[in-house]
Amino acid sequence: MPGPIQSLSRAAAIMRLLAGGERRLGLSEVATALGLAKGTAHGILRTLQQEGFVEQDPESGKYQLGAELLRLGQSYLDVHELRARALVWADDLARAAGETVYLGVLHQQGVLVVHHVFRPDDTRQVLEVGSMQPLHSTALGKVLLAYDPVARGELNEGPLEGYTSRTLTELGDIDAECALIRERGWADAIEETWEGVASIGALIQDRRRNPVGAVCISGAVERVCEDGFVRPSLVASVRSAARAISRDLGAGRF
Amino acid sequence: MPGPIQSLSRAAAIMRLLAGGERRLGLSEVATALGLAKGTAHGILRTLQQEGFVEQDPESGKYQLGAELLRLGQSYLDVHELRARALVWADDLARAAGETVYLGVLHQQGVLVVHHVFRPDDTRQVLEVGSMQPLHSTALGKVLLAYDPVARGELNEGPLEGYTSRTLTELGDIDAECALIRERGWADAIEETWEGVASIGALIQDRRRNPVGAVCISGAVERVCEDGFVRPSLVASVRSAARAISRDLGAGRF
DNA sequence: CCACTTCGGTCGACAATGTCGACCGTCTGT
DNA sequence: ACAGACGGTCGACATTGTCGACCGAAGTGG
Repeated sequence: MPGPIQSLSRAAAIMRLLAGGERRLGLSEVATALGLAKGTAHGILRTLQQEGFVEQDPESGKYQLGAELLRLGQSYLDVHELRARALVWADDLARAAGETVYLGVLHQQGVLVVHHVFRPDDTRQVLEVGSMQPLHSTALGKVLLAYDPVARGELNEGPLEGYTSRTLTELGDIDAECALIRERGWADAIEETWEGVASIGALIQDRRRNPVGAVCISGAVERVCEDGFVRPSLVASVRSAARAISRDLGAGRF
Repeated sequence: MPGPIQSLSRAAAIMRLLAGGERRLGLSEVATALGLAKGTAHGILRTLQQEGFVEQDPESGKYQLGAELLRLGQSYLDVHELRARALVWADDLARAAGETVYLGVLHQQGVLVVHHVFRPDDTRQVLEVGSMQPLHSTALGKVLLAYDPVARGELNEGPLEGYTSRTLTELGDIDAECALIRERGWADAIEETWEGVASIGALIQDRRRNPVGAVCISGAVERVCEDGFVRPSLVASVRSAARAISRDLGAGRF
């Protein structure tokens, strides 16, 4: 049966639709957005609701995502092997570098943040675990682009968004940058996504040298950079953390 | 069509199964655990994998939850109205009380933590957003039990687990406690789930006075309690935060 | 205050759809 | 080298989800 199960694919599309639009959606909106008959959409929504993946506002009748997704998302993190092994190294890196640390994996056309260590001694920050970062303008993303053919393939899907004046939006530029990244073994992104923010990232690979994710530090450009370049000492810290995590992953099995 | 969609329910069951077992599960394990034919289970797993809800370890062939769940779970939090309005109040409460703050909603047979503010000036803590707490032995849970008939109904489903010597495991005791909670307007739980931990919770309701969630503070029993009872000043802080959030929710709509 | 529209939801007929169990190649451990 | 278990595929069958018409309620504009 080499075909996806129709009702499941449709249910997934509905959930993604609900996740995308910021506000709640009505039954008819869902049905027309996906080109389904109302009855069909209702059947799927009813089941999703019953399972806790979708909730319905009892008075407006509109639908939104449900709590079970949060619970399952947490379970995903609990089982995540890369994340589990990286926890302590990420902590160390944050302390040594004095900056925010992110751990990300390739997911669809972006990098999914699976771990986030706050910058030590900093004021209030919001946890970004579960959020996505663009591939072509962040240290995490560029590392994956350079080493993971799948990630590079995702880039052909659509035009590249420019976030700041320093964002690379031409595929040729990106490929050149990737070659450089592979050569020196690390990536940086200086104000390519957010003004004032610079980041340095390095690859994490499993024992078979497959790319499985990336670590990066991220912080104010004034602290991370010096004379327009990222500080070599921070690069060394990130690379050593990435190596440590990779080694840990390799040892973990058998 | 008042019946759930079979394939969807089964897919949900598979995801819950994967979330429950700590380790990855093989196709046959999944199939037998749910009483499905291997072919059927495979079809569902294949679709879930394609949609990103499930991932497969390429060399062992075992399945685990997928990254898309984390992303959707995050989207759930983004849309969550109660959480959005409570963010700032929870922060204030944590600062005023000097303790950890949790915000929870009823989900299945427990309380789902939708927000978590670390105790100020404390050392490393793990974020518990997305995790579940029992209904009958935590301040969050007991508040919901006292005010939400649905929560109370869930209690009839199975026997109550005893975590410490102070856990209430008899339905009669629980109901008496709930009456007390309703009378005085707040709940506490002193070493009923974890030794050494005490918590104080209060109800959050929407503008129509429906219970929608609960806030609590939680901390070392030595700090939260005095002479065997929770400190009245902390109770006042929690209740005032709960009122503030409820008011905020009420104002939001119209 | 009443048509008129649009909403969420239900119903029943139809056939497309997912399900089942046998089967295949591979790997593992004996 | 064998036996068993693994993940995965295939095709027939009928169960199952789908569709479009229909319903009452709520909202809207005249």
